[in-house]
This record gives sequence, C-alpha cells and structure tokens, in this order.
Amino acid sequence: MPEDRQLVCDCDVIHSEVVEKVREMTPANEDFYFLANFFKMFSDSTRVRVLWALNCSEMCVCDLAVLLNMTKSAISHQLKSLRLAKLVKYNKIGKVVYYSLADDHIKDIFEKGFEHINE
Amino acid sequence: MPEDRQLVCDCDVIHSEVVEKVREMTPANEDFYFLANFFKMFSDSTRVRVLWALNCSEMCVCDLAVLLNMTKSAISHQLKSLRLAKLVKYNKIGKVVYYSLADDHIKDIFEKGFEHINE
DNA sequence: ACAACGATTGAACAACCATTCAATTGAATA
DNA sequence: TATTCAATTGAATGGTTGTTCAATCGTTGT
Repeated sequence: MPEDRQLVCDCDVIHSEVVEKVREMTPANEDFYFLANFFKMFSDSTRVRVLWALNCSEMCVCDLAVLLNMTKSAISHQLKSLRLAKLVKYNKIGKVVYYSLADDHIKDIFEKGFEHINE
Repeated sequence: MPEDRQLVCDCDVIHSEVVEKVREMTPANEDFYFLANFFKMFSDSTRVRVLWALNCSEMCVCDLAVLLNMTKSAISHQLKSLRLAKLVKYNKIGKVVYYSLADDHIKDIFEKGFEHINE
C-alpha cells in the first residue's frame, strides 16, 4: 500500500514484512476502542479507589463518599460511568443504593497492575 | 471521624463498620495514583494498538505509523508516554529506533481486558 | 562539511473529563 | 400528604490530553 504510506508517513517502511505480519494478527480497530474504554475505568484514581473498595465490600454511595473523602455527587457521577462500563451493579433497598462489582476479572487486573508498579 | 464526614457528606454513614474495615485494608492514596497512571497507558486506543503491535513484534516508529495509519509525530509522542511509564524500551541502530515491550505483565493485562469485553 | 532521513520536540488547538453546585427524583416515615 | 433524606442529574468550570504543524536533533553516506 504505497499510497496509504505516503498519506501518513514521509519515510520508507523499514520492515514491511513485519508490518504485514502484525496487521494480519491484529483485531479490528473497534475492539481496541472498547478495550481502551474498559481500561479508562481504571485510569482515574477516584474510580480505582471506588473499584478497590467495592472489591473489599458492597457499599452504598454515602459509605464511599466518607471513605474517599469526596462528595456524594462526585462519587455518583463516577459510579454512573462504572455502571455504563458494566463494572459495577447496584441494588436499591429503600432509599439506599448498594453497589458491588459486576465483573470477576477486576481482582486479577488489580493484581497485574500492582505487580507492575512494585518494581 | 465525625468532622471529616460532615465536611464531605451531608448524610449519616450507613455502615461505619464497613467503612472502617475497608479503610484498614486499603493502600495509600499514592499507590492508587500510580496504579491509575499505569492503566492510563491502556486507556487510549492509539496507545493500546501500539502496545498490541509491540507485543507481536519489535517495531520502529515508521513501521508503527504505517501500521496504525498515523503520523510519526503522533506515534512518537505516545511512545514517549509509554517510555516514561516504563512500558516500552528502545534500541537505536543507526537512524532507526526499535521499540519493544519492557513489561511481562502486558500480555496478561490484554487477556483480562479481552475477557471482559467478550461477554 | 553537507545533504538526506528517521525520530524527537514544543507550542497551539480542540476535544474530553472530573468535580462542583444547585436542583430534582424517589422512597420511607410521621 | 408533607417532610426527610439518600441518590441522581445537568450545566458550568477548570484542568488534562491527543493530534497537528513546524522546527530541530542525531546519524549516515556522499
């Protein structure tokens, strides 16, 4: 694809065989978009602390606000993102909404993350 | 800490025992800051595609630019972030800089991510 | 020394995002 | 039914970030 190349890159491809090989084994761009969106949920320290807390125990919005020293509103906004990403689920009992993790892989992901930063 | 509570939350703590229990088993805020910073590297689709490509094969900047259909400059900027996060390392041979993954956990993290989105 | 070329850099711009604030919803209770 | 309270919502704001563009660096070959 010489035309493509010239559109985006003003140099020769050093290893076009490598590029083609990698291109073949690469998922669709859409998959990477979803993947990035999933990891985006772990890319903010507030959200990570919420996920950690819920990994320890089911909690309501007010519990989380006190634990993390933030407003209920800020927590609720983040919980909405986590809900849309299907990382948390909720259970409303009376006026209180209890949140918990919806995905089993989250603990594994925390482990891998801490393995990296402990080096 | 009743004072703390009133500063950030205008409601009673529903389960203060739970909050205290979770607080005890929670790492320092600083750790979560680093953790979020680590996952931030996976939260952009360009960076994720770069990491995926380097997981397949060592590549130079120009290879990556052609593969991902982006400018060398954009790729180089992202590679700098990945370098600072110690996720990639490089090897300069002549004018060409070859990048490769610096962390063994990356493949595991991809796996966990794809496990989540395939549901 | 100079030209060619892969790669990096910094400034600028637009798009995105986390938090705040004020208002509102929905459920329980008096 | 009116009040209370946990939670949610939307608009506004300040800060962050990804890409572009132009200029520059560093290495090779002439």
